[in-house]
Amino acid sequence: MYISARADYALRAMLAVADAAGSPGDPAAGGGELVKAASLAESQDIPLSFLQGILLDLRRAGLLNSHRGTEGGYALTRPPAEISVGDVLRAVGGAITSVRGIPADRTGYHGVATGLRDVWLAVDGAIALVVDRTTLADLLSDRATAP
Amino acid sequence: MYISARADYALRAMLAVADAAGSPGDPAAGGGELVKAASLAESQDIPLSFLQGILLDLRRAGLLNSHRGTEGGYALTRPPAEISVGDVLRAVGGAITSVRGIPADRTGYHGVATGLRDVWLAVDGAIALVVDRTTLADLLSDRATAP
DNA sequence: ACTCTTCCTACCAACTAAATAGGAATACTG
DNA sequence: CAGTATTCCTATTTAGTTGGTAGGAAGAGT
Repeated sequence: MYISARADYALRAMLAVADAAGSPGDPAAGGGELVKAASLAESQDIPLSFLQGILLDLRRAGLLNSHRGTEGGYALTRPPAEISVGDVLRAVGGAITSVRGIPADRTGYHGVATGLRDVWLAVDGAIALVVDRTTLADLLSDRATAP
Repeated sequence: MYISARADYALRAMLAVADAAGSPGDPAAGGGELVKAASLAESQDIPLSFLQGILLDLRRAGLLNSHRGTEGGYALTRPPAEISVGDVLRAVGGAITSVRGIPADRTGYHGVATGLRDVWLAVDGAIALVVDRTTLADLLSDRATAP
């Protein structure tokens, strides 16, 4: 599995939003506490203008709300416990398992290689099990217990 | 998980070698029945000169024996049941899970993103479970039962 | 009006993957 | 001992992706 810089940054940004919004105000999160892109970029060492494109993807995927203007910023659309790592990966990346750029379920093999497709589908399923089961809340609490 | 053309071709070539060597002569395989690169390239539609580089990798990884000359060719060093998909992937690819080119176990996160490393390690383990459990023999017999 | 911030588009540079070409080394054949 | 078929290896070209930058247009508050 290859995690691109885009996917890596997206996850770190989402975690930073969840953390910033959750710790001071209400722990249920939901839509308060707007976090500015600039502060996310600084706290996780992400180039600001690159990050803005990523935040846009996350918003279009329905994971973030945004607000412009002087007191603008970003907030999660759902509580961290209801956003999985897989949700974020799919928002920025597309398919999780791909063979030469083709999604695993669209591959076409012939002859002795016919069985390969099932291997990729099994891999895809195994990855999905991990990333869909792990939520942002899980990752934040891991940090609390083992700093 | 991204499967490169190199990895895809390597697997198809290995399957073709296993099949060509196993079907006519002894089903135990092992080292007889040399298969020429040209016939592998044709049966699986792989550019010949590109394939030759891949076969070289597989030989260096100890998965293939090669023989030069008029009656030369390639053969598996072990029976198909003892070669896993993971063996082949690692022979051509290096690490299975990587974050921006860095192997999963060498990633360094800080702050709220600390927990991400464990996610990638879990993914890596899940993938390994699938690809190390599936052997070339499994893939060939799948084909026999579902053509 | 003025300022701040998100939004959006276009672009550049570096890298990697994919494929090609051409030449050595090696082994069998007559 | 030539001659030929084949593996072996390296260098180069080509195309696509990725990571990153720049510059503004649109909206929101003061």
